[in-house]
Order: sequence, then structure tokens, then C-alpha cells
Amino acid sequence: MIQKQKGCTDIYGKEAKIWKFIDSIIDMTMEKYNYNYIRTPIIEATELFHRGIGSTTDIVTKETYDFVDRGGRDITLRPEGTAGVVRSFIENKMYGDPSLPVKVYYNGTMYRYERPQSGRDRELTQFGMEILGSDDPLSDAEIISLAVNIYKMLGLKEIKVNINSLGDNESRKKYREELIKYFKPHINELCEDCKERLEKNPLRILDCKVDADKDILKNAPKTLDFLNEKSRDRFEKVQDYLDVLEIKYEINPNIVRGLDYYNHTVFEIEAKVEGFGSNNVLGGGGRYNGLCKELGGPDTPCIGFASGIGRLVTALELENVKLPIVEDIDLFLLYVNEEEKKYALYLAQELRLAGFIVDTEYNNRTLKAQFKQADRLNAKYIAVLNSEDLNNNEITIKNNKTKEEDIISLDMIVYYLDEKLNTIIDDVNDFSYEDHECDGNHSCGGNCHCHKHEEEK
RNA sequence: GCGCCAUUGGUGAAGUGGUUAACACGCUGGUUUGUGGCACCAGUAUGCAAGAGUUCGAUCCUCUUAUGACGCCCCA
Repeated sequence: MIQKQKGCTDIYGKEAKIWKFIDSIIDMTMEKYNYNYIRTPIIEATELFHRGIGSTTDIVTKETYDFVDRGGRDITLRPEGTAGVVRSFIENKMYGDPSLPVKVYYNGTMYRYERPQSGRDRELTQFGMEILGSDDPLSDAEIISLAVNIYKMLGLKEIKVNINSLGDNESRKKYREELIKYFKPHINELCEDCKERLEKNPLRILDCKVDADKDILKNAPKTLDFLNEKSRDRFEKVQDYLDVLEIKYEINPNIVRGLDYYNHTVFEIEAKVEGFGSNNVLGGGGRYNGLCKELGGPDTPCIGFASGIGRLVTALELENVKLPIVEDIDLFLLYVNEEEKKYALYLAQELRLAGFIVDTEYNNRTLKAQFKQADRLNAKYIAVLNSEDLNNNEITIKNNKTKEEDIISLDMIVYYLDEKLNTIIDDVNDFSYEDHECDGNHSCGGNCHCHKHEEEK
């Protein structure tokens, strides 16, 4: 059997509906904020990521899918979205647009060659947005609030926003030096990983799980103490604007982010629900004022955010958020003989084009089995086509929940269903997931209303 | 890249170095000449991730590979 590649996922069935719903919320919200959809290639020149993300970061040195194509070009599957967007911004001379800033969002697959684990796949889907061409703290606040609001629109409640400022490049550099100076005499008190980090990426020591409780970490110099006046004012302004937007946040000096291109505002949004693995960060972002110039474009201040959709789906599940997913169909047509089959085929088409969700039998099952099929597909109404009725220009339609039947004229079927289904929609609002059908394995813990469990009660 | 555990039918899974691999759900057919969901009866894995080895004999032991779960590094 040919299997899917390691760390990749097939998304189908109900889960696919959840993903599509999330996509629709993203599209809708982005539209309100006036961000335009941007679609850039999944393959980019390897150099883009080396120059953009930083050739010393792990994500570039050991986590990319690299290959040489038939023309001898060095290609990399994008590990994140920002570099490609900025490349496109430069290549298409969007910086010349008098209506700067350019506000864009993307939603697509990224690739990282890593060992899969909870909340981490090799192929991941991220959505994200960028504001290119504004240094106003208002854009920082807007990006953070937009991220939060998308989560809220989806129904997530247990989220936490952590923000920090790395300051401008001057502040950031100075801080890095101070941090190394501070930790060096205490190197033996640090864990093995942190000893490595000291030279490579000292900021990440602050985020270490092993050493987290040690005094040496608690007393370490904070990024915020090293901000110059301008950077500090800027950060305060961001907080000021977040307060205006009534976005709750915490200042967490340990948020440093992994990619080299960040400066000033950085932030992460984490899920606070029980049951999440160690990878509970839903999304993160920050300001990257130097990236555009680094990639050969004009010096353009930018800020962005990206979020993993897979983790988002997990968070929604763990929070038990009820999404308005349509899982039932309006009408299922049953038939036995060829004449009835043809009419089912015809009627299904007519009703589908009239706007109803209609399905019928595809495998010539017995009538009994067709009833079961209708139940499996959650048909609200069923109709057993009967040659005799059809010849009389009639059809019997049964409400599959109440079992009430009506014999109606074929000419009236659209009108009939329209009226009936509107009333059903009212019922759906009162529908509780407690009413789900038991899958037979009692995995529901007896909370359902299936026959077996009702008897037990 | 490192570590740890796992991989049995459509599904959830039990199980053993030795004839026919439990049980449940599901599915198919029948009891019921075209109106089911209940009940009863029958059927439903030539195979226990793949390959190699040990053995008289392996799904069960060993090794390799693949994949999955979780953790580390790192990160969304």
C-alpha cells in the first residue's frame, strides 16, 4: 500500500467541513478589515529563506525541504509565509502603490522537515496577514487584535496573548550582548541545551523549560530594560492602542520568536485549554522592519502574524466549540425498480437546482438498506418513489424524525419542502450535541440518546 | 537530528511459540411478495505494517525498514 508521506495528513469528512468553515471565517474577517488575499508559490528560491529568515536559524539549516530542479535551480518548499509575501511585494513593486500600506493575507500549506509530534506536522497549513509599509503602532495593535478576533469569531475563548518588544536593531543587539555577558559566568548552572544556546541564540535561554524556575533566569536582564527611549515609547503606544481595542494581553519578556527578522513588537497567542501537548502556541508574529531591505527592496516597515490551522482545529475540539457545520441533507430518495430509479435521478436534479440538498441510492441496495442509508446521511425527509403514486402524479414524503407522512402532488414538492425545511431550521437552533447517535462503541460514556443507553437509564 | 512506546478485519479491539485468530459494533442476506430502524438466524481476516532471521513450527522472539503517538532540539 502506498502511504501518505510522513507528517502529512489527509483531511476529509467532517474534519474537512471544519477546515472549510475556518477558511470562510478567515476570508470574511479579512475582508472586513480590508486585507486582500495573496497567493504566492509554494516553491521559492532557496536563497530567499536563507537571506530572509536567517541562515543560522534551525528552521533554515535543518528543517526545509530543499531540492535541485531539472534546470539545476536550488528550490525550497516554503517553511513559512512571510518571506514569499515580501518577495512578491518587492518583485511586483507594490511599494510604489500610493495607497500604502499594502494589507494582505494568505492561507496555505508550508513545509518543514521535522520529526512529527503533537501539533506539528511536516506539511502544515497556516493563514497569516501582513501590513507592508506602515510603522505606525496602530498597525501593530491592529494585527494583534485581528488575530484575536478571528479566534473569537470561531468561538475560541481560552486564549492568551503574550506580547513583548525586542526594540530596534540597536536595542536588540545591545541586549543580546548583555545577555551573553550575564549568563557566561553562570554557564554551569544551565542545562545542556542552554549551554548550546548561549552562543547560538542566547535569547532562547529565557524560554527554556528546564531552567525556567532557576533564579538565574528570573534575574536575567529583560529585553524591555534595554529598549532605547524611542523603542519604549513605541511599545507603550502599542499597548495603549490595544487597550483602546479592549484586547487583553500580558507582557512576557521571554517571548523572543525564532526567526531573525523580528524587531520591536513580537507576540504569541496560545491556547489555554487542558489537553494540548507542549505545542500550544496557536500563532505568533511581530514586526520585521529590516526584512524588505534585506531582500533587496526599499526599506519598508512591516508587521505580520501567522497561525497554524491544524492547531486551531485541535483547540476548537478541546474547547468543545460547536461550529455551525451542516451534516444533514434535506431529502433522500428511495426507489426499487428502473422506472422509479429514473424518476429519482430526474427529481434529484430538479430539487438540487431548486436549492435543496438531495441524495439518492447509488448501489441498488434493498429498500431496507436504503432506509438505513437515509438515516446514515441524516436525511431530514425521505421519499419512497412508488410507480403507482408517480402515475397518479403524487409522492409520499416522510419527515424522518417525526415519521409524519404527507401525500402531495408532484407539482407541489418544491413549495412543500421549502415550507417544511424552514420550520426545521428553527428546531436546529435548539439542537444539542447531547442528542447525537451513539457510535455503538459506548465511547460517548452513555451521554447519548441511543436505544441502548436509553434502556440503561 | 535524538529518545520512548506502538502497528491485529470496515470500526473498537482481545489473544497465543503449535489444529478452524475471541467478543462487540458495522455491513450483507433471510424470517417480513416494496416502507426500515426492534427481535431472531446466517454470512462477513488464507491473515495479525513490510522484509529478513531464530525455530520442527511465529501474529507472538530477534534485527532492519516504514508509518503512527508522545517528548527533546526547534517552532505555528
